[in-house]
Amino acid sequence: MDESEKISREMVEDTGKVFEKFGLTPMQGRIVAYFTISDPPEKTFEDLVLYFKASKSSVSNSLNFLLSNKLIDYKTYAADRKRYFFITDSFFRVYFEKVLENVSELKKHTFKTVSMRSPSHPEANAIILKWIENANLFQETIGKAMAELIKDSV
Amino acid sequence: MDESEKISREMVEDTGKVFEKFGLTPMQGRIVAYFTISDPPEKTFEDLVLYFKASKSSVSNSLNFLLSNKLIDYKTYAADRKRYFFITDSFFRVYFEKVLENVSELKKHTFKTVSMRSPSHPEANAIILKWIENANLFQETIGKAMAELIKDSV
DNA sequence: TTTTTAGTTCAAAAGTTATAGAACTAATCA
DNA sequence: TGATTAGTTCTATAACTTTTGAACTAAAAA
Repeated sequence: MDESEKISREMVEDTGKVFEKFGLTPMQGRIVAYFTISDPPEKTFEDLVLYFKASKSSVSNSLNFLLSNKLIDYKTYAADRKRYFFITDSFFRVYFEKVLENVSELKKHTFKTVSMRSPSHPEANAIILKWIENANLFQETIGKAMAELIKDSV
Repeated sequence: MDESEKISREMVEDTGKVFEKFGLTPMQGRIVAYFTISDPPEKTFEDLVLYFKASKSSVSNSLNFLLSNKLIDYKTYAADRKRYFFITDSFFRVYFEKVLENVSELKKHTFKTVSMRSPSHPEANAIILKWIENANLFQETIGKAMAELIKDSV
């Protein structure tokens, strides 16, 4: 392993860890990170197993998770049984879609709790109402950003 | 345990689970959820240990995590050694601050990778550039929303 | 001064999640 | 047809996280 490979492997590990903060497992993160640096950018299942010296099941499950979340996609070439995987451009869209879902679920629960609170502690009720207000603000602004993404991609 | 307590305990569990999606542990989530429904809204360490029949260490660590992340705060009353905990209104601000931090870290790493990519696969480079564009968009829009929150809270 | 209160700290148990390994499958190839 | 390829699926294990339990501490009360 030469110096430049050592550096690129280190970058894959480092960037992979950042993806973990977005909810990916270490292996999923590593794979996505590898796709951002790999040249040529398309890699097969086998390429990944060999590059990471990881188990086939770990790579298989990671790829299927990433595929079902549209973080990666693949191409095939006639007379070649392998699938050639690559990253899509939708990482942030997919991530913020999930964030919006969570915000909306929390808002739903918060609505329910606030409706059941007695009026005897108005400061407490004001805090919960503030939460709902904030949730609305983020839903709106992120929603708008999302709409812009979709508009651009068409 | 009467029917209404059964219902409110169920709500605490359900809402607690939603907080887990925002990165809290089950006990942290339960505690925050309990604060959103509890009447009176201020609860002591002991209240929580008894209400959840949980270990003191679990409650202690959870409260300290929530305090250090400003998701809760506490009051004291003269001639009473206990601290009276309650939720703050900053849940979404704190959460989106962390999200912004993660986006900016990922952008930093992505900048580094894109600068090292060869020009031989322009489609791949375009995807990474799109990521950076998207990161910018979300940083801007969420940043604006955050500024509005801070403006309101003063 | 001793006891009680309101917690904290730390090691271990319990629970959870990620990865590995091995056996399997369905399609292709020789 | 039998062997190889490109994976998948299923258990087992390793690693990590969360919670517990028990011992501890610092301040206040008796």
